[in-house]
Amino acid sequence: MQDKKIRVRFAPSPTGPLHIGGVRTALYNYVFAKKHNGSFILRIEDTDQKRYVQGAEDYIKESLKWSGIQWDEGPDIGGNYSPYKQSERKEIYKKYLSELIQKGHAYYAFDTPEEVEEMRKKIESENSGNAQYDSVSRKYMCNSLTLSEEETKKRIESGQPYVVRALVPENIEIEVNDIIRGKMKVDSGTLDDKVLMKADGLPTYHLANVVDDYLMKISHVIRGEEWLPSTPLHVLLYKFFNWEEKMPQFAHLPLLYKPDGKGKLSKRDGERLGFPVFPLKWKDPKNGEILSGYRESGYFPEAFVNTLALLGWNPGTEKELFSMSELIDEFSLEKVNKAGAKFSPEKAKWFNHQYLINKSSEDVAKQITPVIKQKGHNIEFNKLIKIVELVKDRVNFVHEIWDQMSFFFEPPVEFDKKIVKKKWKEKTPEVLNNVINVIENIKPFDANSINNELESFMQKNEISPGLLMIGLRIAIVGEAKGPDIKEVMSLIGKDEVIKRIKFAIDNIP
RNA sequence: GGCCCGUUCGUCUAGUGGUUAGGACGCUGCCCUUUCACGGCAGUAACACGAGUUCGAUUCUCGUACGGGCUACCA
Repeated sequence: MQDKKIRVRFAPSPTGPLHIGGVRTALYNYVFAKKHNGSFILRIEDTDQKRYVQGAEDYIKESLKWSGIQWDEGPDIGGNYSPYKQSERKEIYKKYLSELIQKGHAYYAFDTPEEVEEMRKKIESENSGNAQYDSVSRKYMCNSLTLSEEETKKRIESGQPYVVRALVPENIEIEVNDIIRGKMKVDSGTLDDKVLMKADGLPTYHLANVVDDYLMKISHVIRGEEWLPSTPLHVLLYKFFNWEEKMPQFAHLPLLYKPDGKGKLSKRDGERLGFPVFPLKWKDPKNGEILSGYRESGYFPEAFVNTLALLGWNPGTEKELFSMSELIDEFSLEKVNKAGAKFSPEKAKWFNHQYLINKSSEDVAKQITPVIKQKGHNIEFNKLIKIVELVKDRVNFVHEIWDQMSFFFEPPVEFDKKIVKKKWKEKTPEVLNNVINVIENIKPFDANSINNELESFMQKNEISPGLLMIGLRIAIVGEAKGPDIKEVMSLIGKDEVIKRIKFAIDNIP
């Protein structure tokens, strides 16, 4: 393994938006490849025409890009193993399929879907074995094993629809070695004769992924746990082709579960529990249904990636914040957990908060600028940076900042009743009226001078801070929130402060 | 039903044949702040169960329970 070049693939099918479990799979593939100076390949598995969804492929690519996951080979950018879309590799699969048929590892089956269904129902009702097309039932179904050679040929030539199935041996032991889970042994008798090529002439996943992984020289197959049950079949296919030496190593990732209860995280959970299940917003082209995304919800891609990275993997230290390059440095498949992880929307928010407070105020100010313009305000950028500095660590998302800073731009028109009732005393208007003169003479109008002058005013007149400072806050902010009132005053400016104080005196009963 | 995988605080997890079983999110309290947050500190809470191996098992083995995945001419 060490002397071989590391090549991994992420192979989604464009049947809809990629959900966060898929992004995590891509992420683990990516960081694993980069750690070992290998290649990360994007391959589109679009062999099911019926389920093809317009726009899904672009969505997948955009999601990966937004997450900072760039592929080295794939559709659009190409590579040495083109094409990277399975629908364009039809002929390749046909060639390998006929090899399997020739070697006697696959066979033609003419049963209609209804006939197969009937067989299943019959076995189920009789309770006479596994309700599947396997080494037992194939003996009485309509296929090239039960038909004569001439009859088979005749049917194919006459254009009768058929599928090609794997001829799974009756009872051999198949061993699967998984990097995360260790050895797994399966009796081939419990497997069914999976369809390798559908009646439409396109291969199923099982054939296509084995052929492509071989041809694309994939060294490690890192995919979700839902593939574990079909891995013995894949191993069998490598054997059939005599590719055992080149067989990739497998690593099956634990699933992402829904936050409540159990079960695979699904698209409905997001809407039901109020958190995004998808990296980007998605609008269903058929019914117009809209699914929310992390990007549109205000998450930083770094925070999103960090959240996913730690669901199922942990380096064994107490570190929780990882940049992409740190993930690349520290990731290892051996440290991936076996058990599934419930997704926690709360923790995801916390991660975003961490990234937000670690960003420079300048950076955050840039991001909030459009919102300020949209609210109809203009502000000198340096001043905005100072405001952001005061409020950014109070929120989880950039879009929550406006709520924390609106009073810098818009004077209060109403005053929070609760705090007024509690803290707006009978003497407050008089005190505030007196302090206006003091404020007028503060020079320079910065937090420090304001503090000094107000302090001496309070001392001289024996006024408690509880009266003056809270009074000022009510007048200037309108409610019991916000950063240090002296800082607020200096940023709002002397004239505006006085204006607000007068307004409050006149308007608070 | 069959096959496969899994099980440490509510959640994400660390960890070891002998530990006060560690951290983080959440929650609660205190401090800071005469505001609200942020932050700091503290508290809360876990080895699914039963056997076996062992001087000793959360750790190893088996079984049970529970959970999950797969069981398509889908991936």
